[in-house]
Amino acid sequence: MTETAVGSAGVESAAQSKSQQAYAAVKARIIEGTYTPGYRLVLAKIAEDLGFSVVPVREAIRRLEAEGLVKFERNVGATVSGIDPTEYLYTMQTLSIVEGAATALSAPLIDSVAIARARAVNAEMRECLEHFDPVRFTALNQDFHSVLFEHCPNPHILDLVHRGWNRLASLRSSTFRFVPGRAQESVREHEALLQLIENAADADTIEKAARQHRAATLDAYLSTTT
Amino acid sequence: MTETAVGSAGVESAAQSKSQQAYAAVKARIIEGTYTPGYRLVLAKIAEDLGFSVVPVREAIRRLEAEGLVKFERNVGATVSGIDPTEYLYTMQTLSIVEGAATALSAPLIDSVAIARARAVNAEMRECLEHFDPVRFTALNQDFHSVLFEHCPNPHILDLVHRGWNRLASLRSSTFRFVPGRAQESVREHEALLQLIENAADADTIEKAARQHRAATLDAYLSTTT
DNA sequence: AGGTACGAAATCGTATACGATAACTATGAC
DNA sequence: GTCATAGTTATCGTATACGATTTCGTACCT
Repeated sequence: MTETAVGSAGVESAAQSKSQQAYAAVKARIIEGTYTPGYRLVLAKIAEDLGFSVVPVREAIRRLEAEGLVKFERNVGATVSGIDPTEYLYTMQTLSIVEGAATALSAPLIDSVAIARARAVNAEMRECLEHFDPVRFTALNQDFHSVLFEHCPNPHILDLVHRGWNRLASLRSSTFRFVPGRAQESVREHEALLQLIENAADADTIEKAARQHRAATLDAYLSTTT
Repeated sequence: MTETAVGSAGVESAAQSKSQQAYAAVKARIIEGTYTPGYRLVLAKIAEDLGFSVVPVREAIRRLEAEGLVKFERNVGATVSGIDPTEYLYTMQTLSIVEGAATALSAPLIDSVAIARARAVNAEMRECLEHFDPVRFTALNQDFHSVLFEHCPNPHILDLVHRGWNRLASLRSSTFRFVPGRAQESVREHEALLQLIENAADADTIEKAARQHRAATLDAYLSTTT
C-alpha cells in the first residue's frame, strides 16, 4: 500500500496502449508534484518526453481534464488545475458526502481482521505526528479509508472518492494546509469510527461520523482563512 | 426547459471545436435513443456521418466513456453502455446520495417563486399520468429537480447529478421500467418535498426525504424483479 | 516614454496515412 | 457434421503533416 495515485484505471497488466501509458505518466507527475498547479502542459513536449506522438498524449490530457486534474483551453493549451480555494471547498464538501456514503455502505461488510488492519494504519499515523511527516500521514490516511472501503458494494461511489483524493493530491493541500491540531483530532476520529463499525452502529450514525470527519478538516481550513 | 441532454458541456456559443461538436452530437443520439444500448459505435462511420475525420470523433467517444455513457474496449471498439441491472442499481444508489445532498444544500436558497414554478411542473407531471406519457413525465421530472437545484452552491455535486441523469437516459430506464403506482407516489413525494422546503425544515430531514424519493424508485424496480 | 500594429514563433486542432490487432469466413481434416 | 486453422476484412491505434490560432517580441508612430 501507500501508493500515491489511486483510481480504477491503473489495473491493466500487459499490453497497455500508449494513450493509457501517457495518462498514467502525466497523472503520476501531477499527483507526486512534478507538475505543480498552474504548470503548462505542452503536448509536443510531453510527447517527446515519453517518446510518443502527440495524439495519445492529447487523449490522456483530455481524460485528466474530465477528472478535473487539468484545465484545457481551446487553442491555448492545458495547465494543471490550480489552488482555487473555492474549488477546494467544493471538492472537500463533495468528498465529505461520498466518503460518508461509502463508509456507511461498507460498514456492514467490514470484518474484525480489516478493523485490526485499520487500527494498525492508524497507529502508524499517530507515529507520523511525532516525527512530523505530513506527506506520509496523508498517504496513510488514504490507506486507512481504503481498508474500510475494500468491500464497498458500490464501485461508482468508490470511484468518486478516488477522484476527490486525486484532486486534493494535485492541489497539494495536505502539505501546506496542515493544521497541526487537526491531525491529532483526525486520528482520534478514526478510532471512534472504528468503534462505531465494530459495534454495528446504524448506517445513519456511521455516515454522519464519516461525513463529519471530512467536514471537520474543511472547517479547520476555513477557520484559518476567514 | 424540457431539454433532453443535461450537463455542463453545452454552454459554448460560437467557435466550437469539432471534437466538442462530435461529443454533443453523439451524446444527443445516445440520450434521445438513436444509438441504443449495445449499439456499436464505429469511429470511421460516425466521422463520415458528421463530415469530420476520426480524430475528433475518437476524442468525443473517450469523453463519453469517462462519463459512463460508452464502453470502450481496446482494439475492439466502442459500444453504448448496456442495460446491466447492476449498473442501474449502482447509478440509482449514487444518484440517491448526490441528489439528496444537492437538495439539502440548495433548500435554503430556494425562494417562493421557484417553489411556485416547481409546483407548476409537478402539476404538469400529474397530467402526464392521466394521458400516460412516460417520456414527457421523465423530462418534467428532471425539470422539477432542476428548479430546486438552480442555486445549488456546489457545482461539483450538481455535475454528478447530471451525469447520473444522462446515464439513466441512455439506459432508457424510464420508459420500460415505468412502474405505474410509483409515478403517482413520485408526484406526491414532490409535493411533500416542497412543503419541507417551504417550512424550512432542517437540512437532514430534507436530505433524507430527497434521498428516499430516488431510493423508492429503485426499490420499486427491485421488487418487480426479485 | 507609452502605446499600437505588424510579424514571427509557438502551439493547438484536424486530416490523412499506415501498421497492428481482432473479428469474421471459408476451407479442409477428422 | 463438427472442429480447427489459415486467410481476409474490418476497425482500431498511432505517426506524421499541415493549416489555424494564439502569443510574444519588435518596430514604428504619437
